[in-house]
Amino acid sequence: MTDFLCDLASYNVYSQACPARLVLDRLADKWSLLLMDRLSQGPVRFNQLRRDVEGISQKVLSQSLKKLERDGLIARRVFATVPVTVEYTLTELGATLSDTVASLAHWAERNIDAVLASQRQYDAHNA
Amino acid sequence: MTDFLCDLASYNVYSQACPARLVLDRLADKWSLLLMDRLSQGPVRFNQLRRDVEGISQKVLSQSLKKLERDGLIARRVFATVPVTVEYTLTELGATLSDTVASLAHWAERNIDAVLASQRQYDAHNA
DNA sequence: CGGGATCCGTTCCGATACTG
DNA sequence: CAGTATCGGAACGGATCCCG
Repeated sequence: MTDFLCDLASYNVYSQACPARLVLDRLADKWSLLLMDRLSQGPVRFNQLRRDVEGISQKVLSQSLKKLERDGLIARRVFATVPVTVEYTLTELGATLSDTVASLAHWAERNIDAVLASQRQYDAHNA
Repeated sequence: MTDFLCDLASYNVYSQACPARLVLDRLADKWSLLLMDRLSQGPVRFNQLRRDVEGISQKVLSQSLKKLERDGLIARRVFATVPVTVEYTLTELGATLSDTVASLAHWAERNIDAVLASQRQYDAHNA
């Protein structure tokens, strides 16, 4: 068995200093993967993104986009229209990630039934 | 462009009712993916897991394992030794997920430098 | 060893109001 | 349109104590 998360000689497996964990910690929040997937379909503007990704608030969307931009995964472009237009797109780096995100989403689609069934069984057993 | 997250006819893209989002919301936390990856290397006991995955507290580890078990991704086996021994393993379902988790981790390893560089540039620009 | 129960600070997040 | 600022409640998470 190989260790996928941190095979570098200078780091302990799953140690907090492991660089891979830094990235995972960033991506593993409620919205990042969802936003990445939405942007993988093409450029989107702020309010459109807000409408598309149901349940995200304006504040959290703004914060999340800023983090993803800081990580170099998405790009923010401002057009000097009136009123101003802002467009978000995946960067090249972000595009390389979106394939993996998509496969995670695919897994979720394929196995949602099994997961829900397991939850029901678990809840029934632990009445 | 296809929509990977929720292509079912009866659900809106990225809607809160989309089953894929239910799964993603569950996996997208600080520890689940990390625990899944660690367990993909073989059975582990509670305290070993706690030591391996640096930074997780006993309480959060316990809660996280319970959720993953409820979702049918991991199995918990108790051995009537003294003191008691508890072993966690991936289920078959969980094993099918670990490949995707691993590819996400691989991406993180490959691109950590690019991400960190982007962060530095972003921070420098927004002094 | 493998947790559960409790207390408590911090952080998150939604709602609201305001701005260029 | 695309945000920022502020406030208050809720949820998270760590530390500690306890138990079979």
